[in-house]
Amino acid sequence: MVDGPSLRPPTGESLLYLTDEQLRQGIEAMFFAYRGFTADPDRILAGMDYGRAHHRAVHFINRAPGTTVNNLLNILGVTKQSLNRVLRRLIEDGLVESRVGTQDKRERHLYLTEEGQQLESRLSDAQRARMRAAYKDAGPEAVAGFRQVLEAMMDTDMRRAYARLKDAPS
Amino acid sequence: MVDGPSLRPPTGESLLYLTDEQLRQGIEAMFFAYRGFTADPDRILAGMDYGRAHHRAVHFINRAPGTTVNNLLNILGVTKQSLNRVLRRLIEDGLVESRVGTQDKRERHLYLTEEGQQLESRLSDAQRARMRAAYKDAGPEAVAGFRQVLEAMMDTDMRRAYARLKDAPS
DNA sequence: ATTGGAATGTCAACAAGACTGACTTAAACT
DNA sequence: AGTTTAAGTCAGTCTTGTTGACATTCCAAT
Repeated sequence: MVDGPSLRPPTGESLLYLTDEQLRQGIEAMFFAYRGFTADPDRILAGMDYGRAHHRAVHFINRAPGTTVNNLLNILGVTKQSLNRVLRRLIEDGLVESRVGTQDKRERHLYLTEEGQQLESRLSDAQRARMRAAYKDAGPEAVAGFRQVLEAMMDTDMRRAYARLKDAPS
Repeated sequence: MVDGPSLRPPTGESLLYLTDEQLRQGIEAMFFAYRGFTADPDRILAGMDYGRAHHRAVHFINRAPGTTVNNLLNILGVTKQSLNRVLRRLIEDGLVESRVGTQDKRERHLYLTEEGQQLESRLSDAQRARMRAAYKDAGPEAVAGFRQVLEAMMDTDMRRAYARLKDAPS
């Protein structure tokens, strides 16, 4: 038998939350929670022929109207070929409008159409409802901690992207 | 112009955390954090020819040795056909052993081989390292809140599955 | 004791959505 | 004029999800 964590109890104040067992529970919590997190939008999207990729595109275009394709690419962390397939479909279906840049004509600026905004609303209403319920359940202090840990878990680039969006004009 | 949230400030104590804007930030935090959460294992898996699905299977088989295929199915929330492909591969490669049930011969009980345990260790070491860093950064109270919100975000079935695993013998 | 249904797992085929690599077009920069 | 950058396209691959069809095993009602 090898020394287990139980044989060397946390030194000083409570470091219990850093044991492998606690970390594993956090990992599993993250896994199960993410399933819940995406469940409601997924259900809505399943009906129409869209997937999670379309949701993500629509979300961030709504969040940053006029964003360029390249910008979106960086936020979503996928290849342009992959995004292009999704975007092409959304443009064909009239949910997204792509306008040639005025200053730099190579760029395409992306906007949601009226119909695109409607879909975005349906999706984010559903997602926010679950989030609101969870927040209400857990209370403001838990929410603050939740946000803190999530932010610490991000890659540096993503933390920057997240901060930029957070401070952006609504 | 329609009344926005800014025109009706939170009543009573701070309900700031329930505004649509705050909820949206939580949603985006979840999105970016999940990317970080899976990044390290994904990098390891990319080299060998495995994907996230293999990771999940290996994780939960390690967590509950002797589990049946059906059991695993419920935890992972995919179809048995989808899981089967992943499992077949892991068995062929000698990472997982599938034993016919002694009581009910329809069931297959799943175990990690020595080699399977090694992969599991590599993956969860990487994932735990990031989790540990985030936990350390945020501190014990934040971690408690983090866990609370995640749990509240799960579907009921998943919350049950999660609780069962949490209280299971190590 | 047999049979018919339910549970468990497997095989095959297909689709979404990610990837790489090679290439085009247009505009901007130097 | 030549190079770089932004966007888009075409082709092909891989993972991972899906359905449908099927085999095996168990169990319970006849």
